[in-house]
Amino acid sequence: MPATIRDVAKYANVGVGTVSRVLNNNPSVSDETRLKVLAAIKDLDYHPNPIARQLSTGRTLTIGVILPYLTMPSYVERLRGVQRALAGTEYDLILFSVESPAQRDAFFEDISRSPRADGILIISLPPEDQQARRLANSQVPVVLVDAYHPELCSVLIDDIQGGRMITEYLIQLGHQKIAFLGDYLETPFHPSMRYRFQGYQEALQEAGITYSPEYLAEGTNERSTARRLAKQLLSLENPPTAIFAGCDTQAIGVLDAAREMGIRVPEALSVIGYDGIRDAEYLNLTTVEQHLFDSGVEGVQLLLEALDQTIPEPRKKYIPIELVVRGTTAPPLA
Amino acid sequence: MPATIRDVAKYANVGVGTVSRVLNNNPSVSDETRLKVLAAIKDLDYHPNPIARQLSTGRTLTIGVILPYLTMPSYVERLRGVQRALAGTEYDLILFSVESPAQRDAFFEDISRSPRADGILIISLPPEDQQARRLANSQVPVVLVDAYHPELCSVLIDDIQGGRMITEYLIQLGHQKIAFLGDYLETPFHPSMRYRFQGYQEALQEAGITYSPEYLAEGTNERSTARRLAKQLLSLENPPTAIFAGCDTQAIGVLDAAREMGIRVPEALSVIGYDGIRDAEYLNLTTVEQHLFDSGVEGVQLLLEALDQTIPEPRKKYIPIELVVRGTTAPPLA
DNA sequence: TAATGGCTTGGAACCGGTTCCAGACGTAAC
DNA sequence: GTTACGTCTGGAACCGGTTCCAAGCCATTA
Repeated sequence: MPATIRDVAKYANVGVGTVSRVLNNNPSVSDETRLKVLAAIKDLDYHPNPIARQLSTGRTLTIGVILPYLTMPSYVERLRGVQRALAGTEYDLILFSVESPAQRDAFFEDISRSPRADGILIISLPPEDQQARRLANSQVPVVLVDAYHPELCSVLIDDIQGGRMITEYLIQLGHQKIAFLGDYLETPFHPSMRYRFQGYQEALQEAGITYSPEYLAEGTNERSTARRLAKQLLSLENPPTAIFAGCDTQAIGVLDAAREMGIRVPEALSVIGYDGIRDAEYLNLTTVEQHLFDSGVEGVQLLLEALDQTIPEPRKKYIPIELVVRGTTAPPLA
Repeated sequence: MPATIRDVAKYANVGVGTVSRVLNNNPSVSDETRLKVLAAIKDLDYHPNPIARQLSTGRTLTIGVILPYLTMPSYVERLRGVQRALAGTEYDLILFSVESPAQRDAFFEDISRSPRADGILIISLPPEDQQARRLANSQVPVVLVDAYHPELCSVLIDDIQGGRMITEYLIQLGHQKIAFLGDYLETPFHPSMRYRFQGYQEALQEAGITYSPEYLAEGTNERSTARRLAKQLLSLENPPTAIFAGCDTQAIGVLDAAREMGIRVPEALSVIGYDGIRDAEYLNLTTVEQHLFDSGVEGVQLLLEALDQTIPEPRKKYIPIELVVRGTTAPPLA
């Protein structure tokens, strides 16, 4: 049976308050007493029980992170940022991974009422209005990363602008036949794909290019699915000269398709991704870098600030995105 | 201020014990009383404080997972398995990510004495003898995944056999000049690379092939490093006809090097990886599949069993490995 | 000498649950 | 009518910390 603070107090012939003061570096303990207590702690191999401390202080020294199931490299990358930012602090990280909308809702419910964590970081899971309100009114501060709600702090990425940026760049290169290959746009989870698509459409419209529905390919976020969809796009009677892939993983699938079909990239087909995962660099893929790691770091920072304040106001922080031109884009063949 | 169990008791005109019994589905509560209590709980929007419950029951309903920094896809894949296996249980997952040997030691120290979690899962971080003893003697059950110590439960992978398997297969194809490209063998962290290398050496020896030190390339676990090292190997006066890469990421770097040097795979160079990460399938990479996801699942299962028993005995469970022959290996050119 | 105030200290009360013991009540058996 | 027993209930004690109040002690000051 591990020693308790009372055992230590008895052993050192002091009161429990004194032991507690020594543990918490309270200066109003005489050196003599402090040494006696420290010796007792050592003799008894005493280690304070964090649960008991949590109960009496009301702090859990834990940050809850809720994120979609760890399949996509981009989630992992954001999580790494969170992890790193938390490493220097006194907080531990408790991970809630969401595999379905129902589970997400359940977590949002639970979290907002049970003080399991001092703060909550929600990654890539935008809450609905009612949930957001609950979260905002709950005791624990909440920060969204890669998600937005007016009532909550968020670290966000302007996906509409990203979509425009890519499309404008392709148009500027001279492309007119630009396809969009992404996740299903109507997903209960995350609207970022919709935003990217919206940016794509806006840029087309501004350039006076008519949007053609046959240039839209939707599918699951997998390399193999993207490959299949890309083959369909490239087999059209009037195939696109550029494909805007909704994420880098899908762009890699597009590259697979092009290779298998003997279509040269970038000469005969420009391919552009979105995210800036590590593989993009190796594959020399043109992409929009959205600083995934940094978004995790910033999220933690916002949360730590919110933890300091008594009344956290809903702050927004944009992570800049940037177009990284590499080897998979070029002007179309004349 | 959230309602407490005493508020509920007062509101429902019952004792706190009764409320607690209702919360825990204790059958010895009359239906009438139960309904009264449930109504009070609803009226006050009461939710039990998990910390307080933890303190009085002694259970945290939390599993701690310690793993190296989330850079390698293989760690993430194991973590996903853990995550999934825990999803159906009442346990939450608290994540400790280790970035240095010193930090690893600190975690091992802390964990073995503070009851922060009901059980600990250690991934890919073999403890030293003294640490293992501490862990074994601590109150919390510990399971190692992808690591071994005689005194602890472990889910392990026979890396020596994996190394042999690969090498024997290459020899059987007719290769004699087989290089090994892996992490630094002398690492304070994880010996799996050493074991794979050992299997490689044993297989060579048994086939009567002299091991040549110039066919050993060590470097950090990064695709770009592997590419550089592979170029060096392939620029040797007498270059290898096959490269055994210590992990799939490194194998991908080898493929990069071959492509850049215009060396055809598998005709002029066989490349084989190790791990079975997802990309291996897409890249059509021959590899040793070690069922990373499953190892996480099995680890959790072992831990849950250990949590049930009062005296957990150190059990071992091997995850089978299997050679997956794909398109990057072939007999050498005559 | 008494009053004042600073420095230490002991320990009760508290955080919010669970558990267990004692007792109230009702019914059946003698 | 009393005993016995089962069912249900209240609440004190407990888990192991922190916090705060009261008080002891000593030196300084009036």
